[in-house]
Amino acid sequence: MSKKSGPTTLSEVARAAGVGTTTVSRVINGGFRVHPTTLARVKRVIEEMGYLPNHAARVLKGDRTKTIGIIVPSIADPFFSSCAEAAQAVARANDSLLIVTASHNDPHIELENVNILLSHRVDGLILAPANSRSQALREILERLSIPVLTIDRPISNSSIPSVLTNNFKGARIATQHLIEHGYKRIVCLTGESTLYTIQERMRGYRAAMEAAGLPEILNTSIKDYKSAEYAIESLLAGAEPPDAIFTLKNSSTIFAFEALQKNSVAVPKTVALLGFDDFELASTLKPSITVVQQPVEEIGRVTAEILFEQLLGKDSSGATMPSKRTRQVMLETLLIQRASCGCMPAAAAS
Amino acid sequence: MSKKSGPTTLSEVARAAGVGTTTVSRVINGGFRVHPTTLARVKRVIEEMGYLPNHAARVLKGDRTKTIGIIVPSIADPFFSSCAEAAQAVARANDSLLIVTASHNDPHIELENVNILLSHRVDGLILAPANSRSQALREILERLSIPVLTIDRPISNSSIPSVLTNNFKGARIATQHLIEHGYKRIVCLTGESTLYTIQERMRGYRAAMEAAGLPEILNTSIKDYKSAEYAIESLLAGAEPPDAIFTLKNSSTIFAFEALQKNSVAVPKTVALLGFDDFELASTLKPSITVVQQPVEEIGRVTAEILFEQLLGKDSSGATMPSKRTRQVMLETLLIQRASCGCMPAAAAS
DNA sequence: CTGTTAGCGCATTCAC
DNA sequence: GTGAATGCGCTAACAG
Repeated sequence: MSKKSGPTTLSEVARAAGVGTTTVSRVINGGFRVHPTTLARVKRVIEEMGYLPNHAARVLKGDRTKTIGIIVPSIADPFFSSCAEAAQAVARANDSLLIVTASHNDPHIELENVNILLSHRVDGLILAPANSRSQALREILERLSIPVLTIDRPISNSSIPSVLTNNFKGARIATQHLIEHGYKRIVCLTGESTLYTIQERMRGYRAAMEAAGLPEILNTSIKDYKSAEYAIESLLAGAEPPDAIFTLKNSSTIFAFEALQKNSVAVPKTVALLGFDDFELASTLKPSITVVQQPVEEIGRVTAEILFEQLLGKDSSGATMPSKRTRQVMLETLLIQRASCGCMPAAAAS
Repeated sequence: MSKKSGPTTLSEVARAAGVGTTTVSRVINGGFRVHPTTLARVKRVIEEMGYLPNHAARVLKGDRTKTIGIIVPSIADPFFSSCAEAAQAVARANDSLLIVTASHNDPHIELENVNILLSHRVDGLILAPANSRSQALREILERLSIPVLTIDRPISNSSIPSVLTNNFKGARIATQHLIEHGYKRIVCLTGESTLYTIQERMRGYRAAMEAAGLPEILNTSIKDYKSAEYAIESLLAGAEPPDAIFTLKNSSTIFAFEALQKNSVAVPKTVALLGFDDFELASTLKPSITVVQQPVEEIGRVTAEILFEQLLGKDSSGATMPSKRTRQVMLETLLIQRASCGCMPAAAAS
């Protein structure tokens, strides 16, 4: 038991090693300008006492905190946790700690998290805004003196850079693919149509349908399995039942798949299915599900990389390097053709 | 642009509001013992200047950091990210921030993360040790003066409390279930047999098989789809092919399912399948997969709750409350009976 | 109710 | 090569 209480401090180490605090400081910062003998001794004492520098004290000295923050809707969401993992890898490579918090898409919690992270004096901030159109959030973020990047969703009317999936194009290509298969009545099941990403995907669907002169059939009611089942049964019982379904998010895809399965609808024979966003067992299901795949890890990685570029660019001068910094990065999707759309007819038993 | 540089400080607020620093400090800490008029004015100034307390300075004063750390193998792993999410909710409720880091099951990275979190002076630490038997880690953790809890895996020979799934019992019950179905040649596909959890599950399988006088058939070679396919094809081609497969982890379950599917093996008719650990589409697959379900969120929640109990118990006295603190929490599993084991024969087409 | 002051642990001048 | 002194932003005594 040490006399005081908590963790060992630098000056305790200094005293124990019979040197000044400066020397210890030098040792833990690389050991330059320290006599080899002294260095070894101090290192040994540090080891023995289990000394670890107090991060707070370093931060207080005014330098960078070597900490960045990311706010995502949920830690448990595979999309965002993969983004976060990729971002964390970049942070590690830049000798920084990534702090992940969850907003649950609630602007109130989101703001709370922003403030917590700012209190921790993060060097930079990444977030997936709960509401792309919130001008309140926009103002707050634009006032910040640290680099801020948006991920997955932009902030309207702002100069805040963002890294996005090209949702519009991905959805358009997917819809076109369905059209090329010859489907005429292609229903779009959105689910949660307030999100930016979903709206972009809707635009993509509309653009493709309009270009092909086909009727746009949208259903925004999908919220859970029950609503999906109801929607699909209604559509199938209608006068002009759909011959293909395009779902705009993972959960909708799965709900639709289950509803189709429950009603013994042959996929893709009677109704084809194509979903936006890939998921782990999409290729294992029978039939395997054709999807629009997002470059998940890349999103997280690229975002973090840009953030650190900005951090390094700023250097000592407070100038934010008014250079040709990218304001928007659009990452392309990939259409993964599996059986549910009608490709691979051999495997498409159901 | 303010004169200096970075964020507003408390004393700047004090000056702007024409009060002392103490008053501002009181205001941001609840506003007690402050005249209502003053309170309102200071609050307004804080708002106007966008002041946020510097967390580092507070930490330096020596109080709690209101920060806890958790080290998991991967942020992107559904099991651990759900744990983390649950733990974060508890942390939030206790006005604390949870910092999540990933060890990738590498003891080296794990130790690095421990040190980073200790540098940040977390109030408590939760971790899923990469190696349960590491005595080096045990010594380090036992030396710590903050509460430490282990999650999912214990630390051997230590008094460090842990919150675990009852892997042994879960596996035993699952195996018994298979036995009750009448299967005689039940193969156990482990995958990655060095982990504590897997070994416990193996023990459970063995215990049940031994009690039933059935032959224990273990295969620890499953690492990816290829190895699973090879293993299963070999087993099926053997003299005494299995009539049931018990997989000890998620990926093994899925690989086995795919291999079975690929070989057109009727499940459960020809070979039954039961997996340890539930996964999102287990009930959607055909046949739906019977699994041993772990109380994922509960694990994260309970762990964090115990941690905060200890934090609150310690209070001012440095005594770690030598009371009847639980040393080990064992959470029970649930056998989710679906079609792949032979239950629900009607639905078990394949 | 309010202001003054000291000091938390560290990096950093500036001397030696 | 090394050490003594200063101050980062904040809270917690102590006065008033």
